[in-house]
Amino acid sequence: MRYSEMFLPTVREVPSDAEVISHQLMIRAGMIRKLTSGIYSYLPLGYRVIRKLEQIIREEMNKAGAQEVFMSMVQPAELWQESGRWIHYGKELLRFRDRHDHEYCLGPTHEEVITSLVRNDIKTYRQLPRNLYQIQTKFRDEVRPRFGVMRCREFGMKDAYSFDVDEEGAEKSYEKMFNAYNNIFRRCGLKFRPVEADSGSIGGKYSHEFMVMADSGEDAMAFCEKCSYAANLEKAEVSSPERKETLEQDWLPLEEVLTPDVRTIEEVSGFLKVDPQNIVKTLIFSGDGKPYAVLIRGDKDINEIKVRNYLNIAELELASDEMIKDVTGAPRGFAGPVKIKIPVLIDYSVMGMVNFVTGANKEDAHFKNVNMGRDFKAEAFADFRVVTENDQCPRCGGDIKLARGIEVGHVFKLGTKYSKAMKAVFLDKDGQEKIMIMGCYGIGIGRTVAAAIEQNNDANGIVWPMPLAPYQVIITPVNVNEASLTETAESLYQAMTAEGIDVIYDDRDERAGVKFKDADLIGIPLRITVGRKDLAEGRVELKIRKTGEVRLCPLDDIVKQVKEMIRQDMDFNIS
RNA sequence: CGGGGCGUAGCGCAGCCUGGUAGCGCGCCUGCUUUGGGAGCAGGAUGUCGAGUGUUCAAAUCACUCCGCCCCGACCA
Repeated sequence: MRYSEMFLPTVREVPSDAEVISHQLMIRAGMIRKLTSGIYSYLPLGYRVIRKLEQIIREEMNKAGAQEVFMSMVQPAELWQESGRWIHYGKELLRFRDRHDHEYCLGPTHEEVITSLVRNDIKTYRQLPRNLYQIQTKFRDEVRPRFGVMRCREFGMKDAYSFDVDEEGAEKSYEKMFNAYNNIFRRCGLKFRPVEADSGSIGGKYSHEFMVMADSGEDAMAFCEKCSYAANLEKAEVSSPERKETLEQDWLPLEEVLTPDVRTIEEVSGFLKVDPQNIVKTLIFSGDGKPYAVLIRGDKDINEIKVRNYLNIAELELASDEMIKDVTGAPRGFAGPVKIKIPVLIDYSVMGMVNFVTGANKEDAHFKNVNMGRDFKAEAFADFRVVTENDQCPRCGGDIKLARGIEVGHVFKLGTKYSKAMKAVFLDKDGQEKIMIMGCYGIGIGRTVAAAIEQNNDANGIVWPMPLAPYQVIITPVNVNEASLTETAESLYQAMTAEGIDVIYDDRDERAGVKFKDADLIGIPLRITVGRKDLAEGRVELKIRKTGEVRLCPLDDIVKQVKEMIRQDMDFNIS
């Protein structure tokens, strides 16, 4: 492609509304433009990267035995009513009516559609297993779109769905996708890791998220330094402690103390001169409308997802002031487990604590020397805590470390959640009707591209890994008004194009500096500079974007060399 | 949904408080010079000042309403 003919509007200034580096660079490099909040247009350069990624995904999915389909983005309400998600999905599901007043939604995902497709045409175990995937635009009406293409409302996604006759088969399907995902992200040249994850509202038994390591990532994860354990912070387990009993002779008499307007752990700690480790925090939650108290050591944080999962309820939120007043008889800040009449869940961190401080369920009062067993019953002990750095690994006891990442892929074991609700059944060998076992597997396309930029950039712009690079080579004649330079550049361009290399020929009448800056910004891995001095000696300059390394190459060898370098960089990630 | 901020040329912003000629930088167009890391000089084009209503002789500026966008929080595959 000739640069002079391209629609490639690069921008020198950093756009004011772009927070993260990938967003800034995608706009500056002329990859994307915002249409409206959370909705973007991809320009030619951006779309080429998307296509490169999609190609890698297609290759690996096909290799894993999946088949590509293409399903509508517009979906009828009936299907969602059948699965039950018309009610449960919430406001992220964009709903609308057509001229006949029929209800529809824009698909945020396609479990309903694929299940309806499969149940109509798969009737016997002979037609199973199957794995179908598509690359489609999804729409989720995000509360707050942000970070450019990383968290937007309309986005490209590869979603695959597997259907199996039994658990064992489903396990295999899952495994295949897990491996395919590893291949995909490795081929993209990304530093990533699969982590155990909570399966959220899509449902299902367990799942892995594929996280691209990035400090700007929205997700936090915990991983073990010693073994391979890695989990989303939402899911990361705390190893259950040895059962510890406290000794009755250590218990001091319960004492009520006046604590006027002292509410938070810091305030209590400061006022009573007690370490947060000797205070027990009591949080009142509303779970599907009913109150629960959760106890945790003062210096720790509660992981609401663990509480929700433990109670097996749909919604959990901190209780309102009214509910707190109602169940504790006191305003917010003075709740405690003593004589409270609602279920009390206790985090492991409280185990073994003696003579601790809690709220007194009375305005401006706390208890000192509270002891479990005497002052309240110890029931429902479990892990309700957010993992912290240097906790012990639940698998091997090693040190837990925290890191941030961008979730680019997610593999789920769905089980029969949708097949059951929507009656996706088949006849087995014995003529018995059985429910299909499903799995679903997503990859965020735009997000993966953004993640790649987060990991591969420098002060001058993007540094594309070869497999994702929109173009592999850019040829830059230093001055297009010198015929010898343009003739050489032109013939190199022709030769490389003929060799199947993705190449930009920067034939613009611009100063060399401008072209260099643009080439760096848009991140082309290899740059060939055709200048007068080197050309006089029959050579051109080859600059490697990633390392900054510059080589002088004889003209008659450059195409071969470039081809070899590309081959190596396309291959280096494949094991 | 709660809190905060912004909306003026393609982009980034000033002007608004204290009402009266709409400005700066970058970009864009023309010409000359320049030509290995975002050139110099000269000339030029470009605005329903987010929309509406009101106050006023007069509104980018004051008031009210609406819309859009961004940030923090809550929420979340």
